[in-house]
Amino acid sequence: MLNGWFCRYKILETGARQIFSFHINGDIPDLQSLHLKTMDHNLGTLVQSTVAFVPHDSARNFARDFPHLGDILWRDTLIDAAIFRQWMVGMGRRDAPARIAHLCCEIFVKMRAVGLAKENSCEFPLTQSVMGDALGLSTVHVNRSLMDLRGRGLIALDKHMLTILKWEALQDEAGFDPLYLHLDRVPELA
Amino acid sequence: MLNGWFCRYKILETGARQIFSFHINGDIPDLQSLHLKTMDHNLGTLVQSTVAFVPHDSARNFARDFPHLGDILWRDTLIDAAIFRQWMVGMGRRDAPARIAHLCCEIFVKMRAVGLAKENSCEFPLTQSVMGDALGLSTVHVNRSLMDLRGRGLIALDKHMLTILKWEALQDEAGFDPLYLHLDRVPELA
DNA sequence: CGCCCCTTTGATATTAATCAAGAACTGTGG
DNA sequence: CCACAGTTCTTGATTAATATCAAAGGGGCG
Repeated sequence: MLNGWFCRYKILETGARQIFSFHINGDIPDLQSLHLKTMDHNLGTLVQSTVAFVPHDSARNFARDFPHLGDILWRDTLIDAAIFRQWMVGMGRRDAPARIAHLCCEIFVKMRAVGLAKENSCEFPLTQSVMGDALGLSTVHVNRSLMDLRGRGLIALDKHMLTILKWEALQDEAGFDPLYLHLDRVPELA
Repeated sequence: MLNGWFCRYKILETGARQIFSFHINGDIPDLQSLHLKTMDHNLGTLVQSTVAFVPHDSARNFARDFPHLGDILWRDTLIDAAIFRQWMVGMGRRDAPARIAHLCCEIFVKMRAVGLAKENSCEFPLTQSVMGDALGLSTVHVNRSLMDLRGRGLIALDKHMLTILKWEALQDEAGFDPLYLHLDRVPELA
């Protein structure tokens, strides 16, 4: 991905959608298909985006000719899996406000890590219905929980711009620990 | 893993546990630590088990000296991730009986694939509290939903032996499609 | 200007959690 | 072989979280 926002998702028999991850500049969301013959989910864009395609053969040869770089690609897919696990923790064991807070923390830290956040805010193009499908909540409940977080002054979210107002409190609410993102250095925030 | 049952899990601040996966004979549950410096979750046994350890250096050298085999290891971690995604679908978008049914389907198919199922039944050493922690449900609710599945004659579960009574109906209940397991051939069941 | 999507709000229904307690197992030591 | 201690399973009653249904405002865009 050169630029934009992607998500991975699956549509159920019932028509319900489950979103698994969001992807931003520099991510390689389709890496897993390198060694899996059949795609078991879909990729879609949230906003107009720019992508580059790498043929599987080239990527495989590349990974073999430069094993160290191949390992980095492998590592990238392992981090994806670590993020899935963290999302499972949210859906399995946290209530709605905490899940939303966690998503805000995660996206903000990722955006900051690639230099796409200024100060305490970053772009956040997810609609409430998209958030619901990612967190296992109904749109209405996302709205109410979001109101709650706003009401308590933890975040501001307006015109698809997220602003972190109380970083410590937000992390506490979310139970957020950036370890699972396996960043080399976690960006500091005042 | 040579023999036994493992699970991967994380304990939250609150003391709640989230289980991410179960592992049986032949699985390599710790493969992800090959390229991730810090372990972001735990591994534990469900029953007495036998394991073999492979030093990371050996595994890394092995993967480089035999790239085809290295790719198979990589692929294994990608299938793990696919299973995580499927569990996310369950926790995000399916009700309790469907989640339990799905877990039964998954475990049965995996057991069958490695020759550990006879006819329509296999070992199933999960307590109801373990199932709850894996599916994001309380123990009591697992019990009631399990009763429901039993009452409808879909499964039998006794003395930690699972028996599939109505395979078609169970899959329907679960919304189960084995594609995500990426098995070369899905074992047939009458 | 008008339409469509998104957000917000209220009312109600459903699912699942929690609390509590008794019954059925399992393994242990005598 | 039995008593008992600790789990695990089951059940009932109650509460809390979340979904669903319905409808009214906003905002951006052609």
